[in-house]
Amino acid sequence: MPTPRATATRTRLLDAAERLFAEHGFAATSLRTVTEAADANVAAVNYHFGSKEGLLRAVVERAMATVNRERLRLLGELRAAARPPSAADLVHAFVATGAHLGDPQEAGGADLRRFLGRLVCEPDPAIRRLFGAEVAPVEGEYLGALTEALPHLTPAEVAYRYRAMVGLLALHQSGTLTDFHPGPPPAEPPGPDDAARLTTLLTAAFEAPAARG
Amino acid sequence: MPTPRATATRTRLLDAAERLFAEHGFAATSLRTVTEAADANVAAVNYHFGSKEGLLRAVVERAMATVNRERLRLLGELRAAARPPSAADLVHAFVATGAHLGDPQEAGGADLRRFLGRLVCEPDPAIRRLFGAEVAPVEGEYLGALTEALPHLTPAEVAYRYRAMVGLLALHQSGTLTDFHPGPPPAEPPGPDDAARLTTLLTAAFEAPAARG
DNA sequence: AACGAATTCAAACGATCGTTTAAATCCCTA
DNA sequence: TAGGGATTTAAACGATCGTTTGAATTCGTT
Repeated sequence: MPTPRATATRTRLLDAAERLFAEHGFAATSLRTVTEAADANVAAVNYHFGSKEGLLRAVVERAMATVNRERLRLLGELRAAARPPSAADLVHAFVATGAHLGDPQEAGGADLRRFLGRLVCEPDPAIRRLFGAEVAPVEGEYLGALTEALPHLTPAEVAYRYRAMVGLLALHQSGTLTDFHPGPPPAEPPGPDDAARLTTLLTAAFEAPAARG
Repeated sequence: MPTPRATATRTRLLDAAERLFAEHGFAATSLRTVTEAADANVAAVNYHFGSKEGLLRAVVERAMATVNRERLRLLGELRAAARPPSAADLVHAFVATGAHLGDPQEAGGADLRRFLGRLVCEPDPAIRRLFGAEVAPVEGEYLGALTEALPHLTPAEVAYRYRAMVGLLALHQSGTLTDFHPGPPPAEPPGPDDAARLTTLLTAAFEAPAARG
């Protein structure tokens, strides 16, 4: 049975790992950096999560649980409406969830977004497998809804554009789309809400006619 | 003066590094793995390139020189035509260069594409700085041409969508868009040329009206 | 108060990392 | 053919990595 103090340590480790993985990536973050930031012992990671990869798995599961719940909730709302959801509706629901994750309420909202954004681009097959398993359920739901909303596209075309949406949102979340040139941050703030820009762009991409084979 | 034998070693190191960086990423690839694959000594890297980062820099410069030359050449062709290039023309020139890099002629074409694709997603600020410096010149040219071709968009909007194009092409090159779920490769081959899918998608994205502020 | 499981801790393990050193080898030139 | 810079080599350096160990400590229960 986990003691209250133990779950507190677990949470501190998860928070610190989420932030540091988001900042430096998984491979480049050492366990000692994590445990130092979490004010815990190095061995605590292996005690609570078994290994470094176990820690990553726990961080991923916690993060994805949040976004999966919200995405399915929004999809349920859309489906409850009179007319079936349009591609624009679906894109907005999907993107807004990712772009506004824990917006101002939680302090670590930005960390969570950056972490998930980085996750999509991770090269390591083990990490990709981990991530793929977590997104599978909501992916199926949205793919189905999008295919119905876009009858002029083959399922393969819809799937390709869906993956493009996931990838682009990830780049948006990880800051790759805005902080393209490292160095001093851009003078002008995000402007007319980058999330809206992204939604517009992706909606147009989905509604485009199929590519000529 | 570099001896012929020395430049051969340099080339073998660059080839091996390009392939291994593409496969495992920069941080996760050890110098010993590279030198082993290149049939060279560990110290050869520091002798020829100064450091591991120096090796990366050399790989990036060699790779980007190829794509920059081709992209500027295609842009010159488009500008030599009677009418100014459309957004579709520009997107096609930009994407096709990245998607068909060293297509069948060179054996390492796939490595080069994957390497450049991974590069865009690299988190390390030092790597991003390195990459940013290499793409700057061609970026300016294409941004200017795209802004002229899309008078209904503000330069900031064009820039945002340009970065989306770069990012999406990178995901395409690194296989993130096609090998989304790790494991057995997809049964159906690339279909109607994924590069064409990407070009269609991006052209529609560029031509979309501006997002409502 | 005392037992015992849960949790934390300091310390060390073996492995691997990027880098450096100094000697050995290659190859062109005089 | 002898000399000398260019290149390669084997070996070691210090640092850091993820993980393990076994003892200390905490804390609810009897």
